[in-house]
Amino acid sequence: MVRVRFAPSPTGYLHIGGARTALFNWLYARKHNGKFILRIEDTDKERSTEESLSEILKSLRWLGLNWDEGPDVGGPYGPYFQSQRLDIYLKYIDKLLSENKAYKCFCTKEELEEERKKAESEKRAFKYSGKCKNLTEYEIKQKEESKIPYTVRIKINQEGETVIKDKIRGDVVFQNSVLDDFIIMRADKMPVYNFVVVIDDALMQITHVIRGEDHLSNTPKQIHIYKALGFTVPEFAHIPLILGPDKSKLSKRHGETSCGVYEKNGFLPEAFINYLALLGWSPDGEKTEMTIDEIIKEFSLEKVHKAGAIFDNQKLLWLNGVYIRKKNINELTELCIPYLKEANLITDDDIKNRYEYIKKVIALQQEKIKTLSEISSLSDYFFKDNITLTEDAKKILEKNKQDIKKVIEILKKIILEVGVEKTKVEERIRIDMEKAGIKPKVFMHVIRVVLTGTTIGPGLFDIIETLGKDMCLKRVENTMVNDL
RNA sequence: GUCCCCAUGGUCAAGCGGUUAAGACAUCGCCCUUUCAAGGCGGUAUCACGGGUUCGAUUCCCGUUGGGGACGCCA
Repeated sequence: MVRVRFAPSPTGYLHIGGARTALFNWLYARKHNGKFILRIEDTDKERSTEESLSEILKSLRWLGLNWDEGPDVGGPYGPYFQSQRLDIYLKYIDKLLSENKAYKCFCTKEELEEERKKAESEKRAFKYSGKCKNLTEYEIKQKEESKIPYTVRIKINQEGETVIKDKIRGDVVFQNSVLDDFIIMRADKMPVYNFVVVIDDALMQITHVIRGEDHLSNTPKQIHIYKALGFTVPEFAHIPLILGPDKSKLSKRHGETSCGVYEKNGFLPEAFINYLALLGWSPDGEKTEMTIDEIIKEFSLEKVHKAGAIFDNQKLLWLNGVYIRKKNINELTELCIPYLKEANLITDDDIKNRYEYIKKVIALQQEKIKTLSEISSLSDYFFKDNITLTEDAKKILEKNKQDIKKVIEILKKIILEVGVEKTKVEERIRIDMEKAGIKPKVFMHVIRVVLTGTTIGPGLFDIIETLGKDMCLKRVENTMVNDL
């Protein structure tokens, strides 16, 4: 049974990189009918917050990455919060201590900092001197009685090498001599990440550890702990990092990295997932638009890339547009309404009373918006009483000054006579304008600007029909009063 | 500095010893067209470098260069 996990620490929102790590784990679980476990790594009490936790869970739910074990749902290997597992960790610390595989270290932070600086100035890698490894029982006892705080370090045999069996990278070999007796429990009795992650993964029966490449160099340390405790070492898969445009690890300075913000900005989860899945993985290089079921079906760690992948917002935007165009109009309307409301273009009453109108507007914009949020900036003239002209729109009026009056008088007359049904209006406008000697390009542009205040938008006759008789006439009147 | 990872167009990427080196985004033309999109057609653009191995290397090996990551009593 495949058991994989995603283990965020609740010290911020869900990062894009974290989301992809979660996604790959989830995909692997779903692909192999395994379990996807969510574990919260909240051992850093200073930085962990409730808000972060709920934000992360919210984003995971938005993405549809449901977990089989973890917060809310529980499971047979809980608790799934590390802060609730302290006694378990301490038990294993004691075990290592009693088996003489670890030892207490009384060195102070200052002493270590000194050594670290010295190593740096001598241009060599810092390694703990092992000073406390050979303390006598008496010395240890004495120091303990003097209440000198201590950390616990694991003993690392400097001989030989440690091999990581990585499903993506193959065998990665580290000489044990590069390791030192690293700390596994802090002076405040809190075990450190490299230790607890092993305990949890082992106890939770994790079979495959799928995580970012930045953890690759932690792995030999963790393997030593597995072995010291007699646990089975799981398989590893270190996925390439998501990079910013400058090819360094994607971070805040590259722009927005929070999933929550992508949601807020009007990205669809299925588009986001689709894009993320294709960063560092591709089934054949051919498919780009894939449903989640297809992705699950095709997913394999063997086809995951080794090199990092730059996050391309432009392509994500394009893909989001593809998904928006594919949405059925009822769903899209529901998705867009919050954005129209947010922009104060519609009220709750409008949603009740003018739902069909709203839907019609959204249908007209469907092929133009790349994010849900764009609906409001592109559609404001459908909802506002008074429109303002863009610079380009003013230019159009300026350019066709001598024809404006004629154009809108004809328009007014037609609307009053035949209404706004688009085929009828179009037919009459074309005929009457030709009679008046006004070219299509001129009257089309002028009418558009008069009705919408902008030079871009849906088909003109769709606009007329959707706006309706009253709105059209009102805007014609306003133009007559203001601009002529 | 040490250790580790990586290397096909601007970006995501197919390729796994013999190909005119796919496809997508972006970009640039053209078409469609009442604007903007969408769509259609076409173009520009890639195997980092140097050695091997081989009849033949983008592909295998070594090195160089370049990029990245990790070196915490953070996770």
